[in-house]
Amino acid sequence: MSPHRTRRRIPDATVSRLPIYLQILTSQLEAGVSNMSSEELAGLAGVNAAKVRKDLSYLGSYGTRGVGYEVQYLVYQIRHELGLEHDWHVVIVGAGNLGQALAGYGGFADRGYPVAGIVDISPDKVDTVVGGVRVRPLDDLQQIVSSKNVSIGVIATPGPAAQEAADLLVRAGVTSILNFAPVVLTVPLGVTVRKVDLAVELQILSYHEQRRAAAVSGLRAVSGEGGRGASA
Amino acid sequence: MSPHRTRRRIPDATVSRLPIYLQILTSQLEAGVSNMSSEELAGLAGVNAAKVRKDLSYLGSYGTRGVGYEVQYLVYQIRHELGLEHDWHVVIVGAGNLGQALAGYGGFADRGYPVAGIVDISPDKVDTVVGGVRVRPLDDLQQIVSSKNVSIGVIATPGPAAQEAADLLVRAGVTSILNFAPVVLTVPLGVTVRKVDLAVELQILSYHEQRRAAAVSGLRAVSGEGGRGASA
DNA sequence: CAGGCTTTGTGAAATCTTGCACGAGCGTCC
DNA sequence: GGACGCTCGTGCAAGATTTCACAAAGCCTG
Repeated sequence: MSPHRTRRRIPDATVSRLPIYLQILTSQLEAGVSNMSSEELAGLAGVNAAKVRKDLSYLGSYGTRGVGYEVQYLVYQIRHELGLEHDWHVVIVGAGNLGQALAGYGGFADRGYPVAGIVDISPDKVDTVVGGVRVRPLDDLQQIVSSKNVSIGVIATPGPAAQEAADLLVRAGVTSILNFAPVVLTVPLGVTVRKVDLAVELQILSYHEQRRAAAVSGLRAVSGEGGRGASA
Repeated sequence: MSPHRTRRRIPDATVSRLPIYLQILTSQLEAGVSNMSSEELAGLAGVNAAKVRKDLSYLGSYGTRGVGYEVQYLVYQIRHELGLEHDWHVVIVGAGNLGQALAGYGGFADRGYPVAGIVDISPDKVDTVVGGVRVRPLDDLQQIVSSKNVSIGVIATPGPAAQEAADLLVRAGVTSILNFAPVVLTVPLGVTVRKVDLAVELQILSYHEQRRAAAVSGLRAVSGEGGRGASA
């Protein structure tokens, strides 16, 4: 009935790597590369080649043995799988420091996530313009979401206001939330939340730093590295 | 010799949750809560109680059976484990939109990561002041790192400049990097990199959105949720 | 001070993820 | 058109993480 079968579920770990492959493939495509092996892609992504092949195999068998993958086609397939064939409007809640930076940051619209609106609770912020978008009152949230068919909300409020923002977003019909506030959100089943927390990232780095320091001033030799980093 | 043994290695997955527990415990402490069970903490963190207990058990046996954990002591222990007993100076590379937002964002200094300096390659940016810090030329990087004993670098440059920024940071002696640029960095062994990529996060959200859409317009019933979100 | 109630700490099972190893398929070159 | 070399796709083992389930331990009550 539909042109594409409902695919096998793709593991979370793979889903989180697909955007990285996509980014690399896209830039290679622009550089004129038309074909890549799993080995090459793996090198640029900083992962194991077998992992690349297994990841890509969840999309289907789009490689050619003895040759590799056609970059353009792979880009198309990954974009399809990630649902990037059309833009996704986002609405930003919170026009403080971070909200302004996000709105002003080209990275949203450029990458297929145009800012449908930005709202703030404070009358001081309302009607100021950031990144070419006028800040609107919180009450307009529902209207923005409905009219532009927004399904992704970005929370850029202070921590204490984040849960309320999430509730409002959910009530307005948003089903995916990107949360920059340092709090754990509670949302109904069926709503996906991802959290980006600067403090968490820094603290994870401190942990490794502290561990290195302990290792030096003490016993054990340093060997591998924890973290997620790519290494030469 | 040292007051604390070199501890058993803590699993990465646990390390990445400790900051979240810490954040919750700290806020509970401020709210006057002096004792918590794994169940309560798990509820607030949006995870399984057994996971909380196992995570905490890597720090040592700091709970009391039948009672729970003493919040204050646990906060102390987690902070100790994460190396948060002293501040960690950070240096920011790139004073564009994002770099400025980061420098202006109180969240750094407030949370024990004072900005030792911010550098930019462009003469236009140099000597402007953002977030109370004067932007300095790239050449000052080494000096900033050495004099303030900086071990954490933040890359807030455009993608194409990020690898070069990383190389400079490493050369200057930085051993942990928080990378906001949408590229995979290559660094020597012994340097930890963590990446925060807006586009990746959004694309993962799109994937789930797209999947929901496919499910509705098609066959399978929706059941659990992927993602990393907490649910009510 | 014994019994009951609660909650930790942790083996062991279940699940998810990674990496290896190798057969199978494709292009190329005699 | 057969042999060769390369690279994919994938079964399987190893490793990491999560979850279960329960004994051990602490508090409280009578």
